[in-house]
Amino acid sequence: MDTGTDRVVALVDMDCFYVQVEQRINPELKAKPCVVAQYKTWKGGGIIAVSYEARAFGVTKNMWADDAKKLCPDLQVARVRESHGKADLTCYREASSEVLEVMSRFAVIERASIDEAYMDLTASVKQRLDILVDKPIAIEGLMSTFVEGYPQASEEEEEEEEEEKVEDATAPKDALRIQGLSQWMDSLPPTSQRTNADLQLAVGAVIIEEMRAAVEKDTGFRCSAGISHNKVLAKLACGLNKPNRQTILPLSSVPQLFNGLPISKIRHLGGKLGISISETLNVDNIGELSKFPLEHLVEKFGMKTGPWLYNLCRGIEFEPVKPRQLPKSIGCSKNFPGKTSLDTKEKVQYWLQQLSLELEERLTKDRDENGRIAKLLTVAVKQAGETKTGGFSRCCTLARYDAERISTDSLALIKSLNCAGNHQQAWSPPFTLLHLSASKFMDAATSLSGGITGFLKSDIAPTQQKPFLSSQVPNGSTTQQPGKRPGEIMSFFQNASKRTRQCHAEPPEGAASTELNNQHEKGEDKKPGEIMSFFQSASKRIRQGHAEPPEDTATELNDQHEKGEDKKTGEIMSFFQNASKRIRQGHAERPEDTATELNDQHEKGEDKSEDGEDDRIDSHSTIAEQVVQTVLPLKTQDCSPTTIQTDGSTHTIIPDDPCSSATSQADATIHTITHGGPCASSERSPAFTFAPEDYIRCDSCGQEVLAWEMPEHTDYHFAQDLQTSWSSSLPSSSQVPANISKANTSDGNSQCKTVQASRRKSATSRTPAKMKKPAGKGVSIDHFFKKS
DNA sequence: ACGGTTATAACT
DNA sequence: TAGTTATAA
Repeated sequence: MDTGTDRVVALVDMDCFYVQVEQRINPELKAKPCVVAQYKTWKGGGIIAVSYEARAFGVTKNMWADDAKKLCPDLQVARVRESHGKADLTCYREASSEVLEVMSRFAVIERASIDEAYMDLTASVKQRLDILVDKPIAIEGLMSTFVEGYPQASEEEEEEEEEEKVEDATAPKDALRIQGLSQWMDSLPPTSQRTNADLQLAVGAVIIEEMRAAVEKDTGFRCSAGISHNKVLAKLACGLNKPNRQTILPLSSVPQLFNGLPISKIRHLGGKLGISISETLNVDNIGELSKFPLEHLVEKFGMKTGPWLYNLCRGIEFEPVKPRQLPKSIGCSKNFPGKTSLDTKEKVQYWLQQLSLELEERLTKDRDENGRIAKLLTVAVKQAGETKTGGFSRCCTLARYDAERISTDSLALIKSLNCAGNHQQAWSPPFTLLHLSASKFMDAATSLSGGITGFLKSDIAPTQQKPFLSSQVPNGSTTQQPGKRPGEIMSFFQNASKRTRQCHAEPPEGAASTELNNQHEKGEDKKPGEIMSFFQSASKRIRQGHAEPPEDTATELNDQHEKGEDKKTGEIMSFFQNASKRIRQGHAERPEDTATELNDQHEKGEDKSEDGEDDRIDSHSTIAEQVVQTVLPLKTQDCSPTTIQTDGSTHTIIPDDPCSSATSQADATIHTITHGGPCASSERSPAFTFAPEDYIRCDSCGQEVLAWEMPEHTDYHFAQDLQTSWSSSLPSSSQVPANISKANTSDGNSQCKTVQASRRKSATSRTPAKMKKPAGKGVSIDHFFKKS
């Protein structure tokens, strides 16, 4: 029978992690009763971590700091930092990364939470046994290790165990530890018996001792650990001797331990399932579960849980340690309890903006550090009076890392929840929770090459393009994906360049004539080399390990552009090769072509949801966007909104929004020349008319664009997106956004337009947040393309 | 008014 | 399938 003892699995848990982080920042707090609390106004703030000294006073997590002070008057209270008006856990996440980094030197790890990680030590143990040859395992290598179930009480001692134990405190505890450890080690076979389960646990424990020592040395943080054959046992073991200790749990000690261990102590059984088990089977501890036949458990708890329980109560479990150091989603949320609930649209918008700002910051950092891009945005809310778990959530494609965009998309996703109606200032029922999160990460390089493939495709068959639907989220595997072969990337550039050249070669007569076109023509012909220079500067930054650029990114780019007139593509290639290498290493997975898949989906046709309302938003994700987001973690000056005239109505234009009906100069160009075209408003009188077959729908913004203008149009998306990636938008100062979307309507298919409209408006109040811009004339992307 | 997050199984 | 909800930590 498979008892799953072939693996060595450890769970490492940082001791009161947040407290340790605060103590490292402020050493005054060390060795004192100390808690970390967030917020202050309500009862002194809620406690989220408690030092062991404070626990001795009965202070616990989820207690109000004011109440804790009553139990422990000398309690030190560290506060969670706040930014964007909410608790900000950044420093704990960073500390967590430090720790995981160290742990990864010893084995593959699975990040279980901010302060916990599982490790599969099986391979490391085998390796160590090779080194160990025939030498015995030294007890000195296990100085903080307990062995659960040891020392084993002898027959005679069993009666008196009560009296003996209660006597002293700490000193004898270690004596007992050593006694148990020695006893167990004496029973181990020689290290030549490499496959012995307990021997492997012992070696695993030695490795974990070393690992924990390294963590403390390199980060200053202490932790506890459990070492056993599976995740459940490791987790259980970890909790047996905290803090700053580790515990081996041999399978042979499981029956004793489980006999009398409440079901709720087992991972996954701490909640309703655990209760339902004890009620259904009328049992109290896990050990008792072993009395039930498999069939019975399956009947009661299903095909998945039944067998799991059957094995589990025998100490057997097979859940693998998933190799994953990074979180699979990045999110932020804030509660608005009781009277603080959000009861006006302005409050909702304001807080969505705050959350969006944090999300953008974190996503951008994540992209820079981890080379991946989230593709799905989820917004969740809870309304006053709702049950604990009850909530509402909707999602859409996360097209760009842009706080403003995230914010407006989020609002669009939830605005149907406002019973007061969209035009009212009131919001009811009020929200008691807002949550934003980004997930479905795609590897940056894959995203890039996938986009390129799509780009190529559109190169060949530019018609037939349908707007990118929000529901069509790229289906990346949950982890990273391998990069494309450089050859493909190369061919992309060759094709793209060729096409760019061609298009600029002969624009049809009379097709372009506006101010915007003029302006465009003023600039030199865009050569592929110029686009390349963007990639070069970007790739350089990436190779350098870039953070934020100092500031004068624009200048830098210009310089580079000017002198790098004709750089070879070789350098660009090396960037992409680098990128794909980074991807490939460490992550093996999935071979299929995302772009193809996406295109297939396109062709499959429209939104499949047809019933009633659909809050989803068109994404308009472009290849260029993906490229930009992948390669350019840069920020630069923002652009001033521009204003153009379109048949009498004045539009304020957000320069970085290719979705707006009138956006950049490029878009404006299109706007003008497509007067009377398929996508022009019916009330406008055509200035030029072209046959319907002259138009292609822009995959990015959905507009019908004249075929020969498409390359330019695409380039402009690209350019705008570059800018978007540099400027990071949103006023952090503006208390209440002036950008209330009044444009809205209930007409079903104008969801995207509504969003656009509100975004357009909001640009008016847009102020430079992270990057100041010179007052007056904005620096448009053209700036980079032109020699001034 | 038990916060802010993250993960995963179940459900639809 | 993909998206939403429930549950757990």
